[in-house]
Amino acid sequence: MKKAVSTRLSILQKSFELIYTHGYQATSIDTIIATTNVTKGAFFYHFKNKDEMGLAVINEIMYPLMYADFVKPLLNSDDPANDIFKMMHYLLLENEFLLKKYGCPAGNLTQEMSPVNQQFSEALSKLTTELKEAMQIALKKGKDSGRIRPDINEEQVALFVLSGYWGIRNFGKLSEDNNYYVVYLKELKSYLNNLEKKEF
Amino acid sequence: MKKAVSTRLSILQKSFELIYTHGYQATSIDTIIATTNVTKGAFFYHFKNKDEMGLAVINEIMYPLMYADFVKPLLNSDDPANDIFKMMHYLLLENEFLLKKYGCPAGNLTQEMSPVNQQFSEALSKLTTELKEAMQIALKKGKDSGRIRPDINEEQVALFVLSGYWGIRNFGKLSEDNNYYVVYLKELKSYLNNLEKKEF
DNA sequence: CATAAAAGATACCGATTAGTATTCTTTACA
DNA sequence: TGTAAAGAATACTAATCGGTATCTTTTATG
Repeated sequence: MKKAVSTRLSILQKSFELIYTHGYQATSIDTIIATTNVTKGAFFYHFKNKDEMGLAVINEIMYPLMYADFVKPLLNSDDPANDIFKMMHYLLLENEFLLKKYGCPAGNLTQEMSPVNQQFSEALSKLTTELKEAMQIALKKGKDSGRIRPDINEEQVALFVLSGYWGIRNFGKLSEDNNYYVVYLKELKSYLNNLEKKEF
Repeated sequence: MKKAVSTRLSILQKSFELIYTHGYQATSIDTIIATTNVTKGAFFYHFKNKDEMGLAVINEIMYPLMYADFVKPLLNSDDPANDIFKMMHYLLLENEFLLKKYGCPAGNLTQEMSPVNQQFSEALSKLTTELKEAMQIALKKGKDSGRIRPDINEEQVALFVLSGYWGIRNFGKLSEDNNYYVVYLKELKSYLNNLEKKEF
């Protein structure tokens, strides 16, 4: 029961990378098994079809990754405006897996698959909602502690910030350099600053 | 020379709709010719391959549409904060062609094709840059007339707003109703308000 | 009207797609 | 250690893909 698990996981891991860089529909099963050295028999032993594998990528690879790297830190934040900015700065300019050229894995998959496949839509919605709610909780805590202005609406802000992130990742694809990201981050900083109480 | 032009145009028009609703790579030439009642011979008479057709869709359908509906109004705006909001409100809640489920045509195509095809990337970049610069010009005019705060950075704001739009269109795909759009627009209004001089 | 070019129709091609059927090998455990 | 089930390998299928070759029809112009 050890080898089998690692086979399954290597399929998911490699598929995640291929889907991220090439899109879901453009990633063929033949490509996956070729780049993982897994045979078709093994692939279809672990997944009854391609979509089941795609859903497993969301639930077993993308979700845990996002939870550990972003949801958890947000839930522990005492300085939301600053921590949100740091997170975005990290995602856009520092993270070495998320290449500018390829955008955001969750954003890409949402755009491609949510109109086509209801199950994908639900899985991605869960992922996204969790991140948004974590951000809302962080903002609420910031309100309670007095750092954040009491008149802001957490849900509005969370949605606004996450939308901006997905959008700028799309802009990023159009440029060779990081200039879009740098300009975006400046305005994000100004926007987030404005959420904080002046006396802070 | 009349029928031929209309054949070509009907290919482009139908392709645009199919690409918008199904994605570029998922739209096959066979599907296009089936839904347009154009034969393969006619298709390949007008376009030497699929990508040439795709580029024509961007340049001859999407670009003029965007220019007339958004660039031009922005260039004529004397009240940028208000006009940008109205434009977004129209795009998200009123326009009947842009269905929530399918996102933004330019955003979709950018996400799918810019990592894959340099020519697509350039054509889309031109489209996007033009819109962004129109917004910057409108904001600059607003600054000059005193409506807009002199300390804001037009490029930052334009990029921030357009990113938000692309992002929220992606969010929209995940929900059945318009709630995401409504929440987003509230925060956008507050953000845009903050760009205006207080005495106004 | 003749004719050449423009425009369109039809049949086909090799490659690739997701998925299946069948067989072989490894592993767990009595 | 024997055996059944888990896991993996191989060979195949029908459908679809973008594109081509070849042929027919329409249109513009002398």
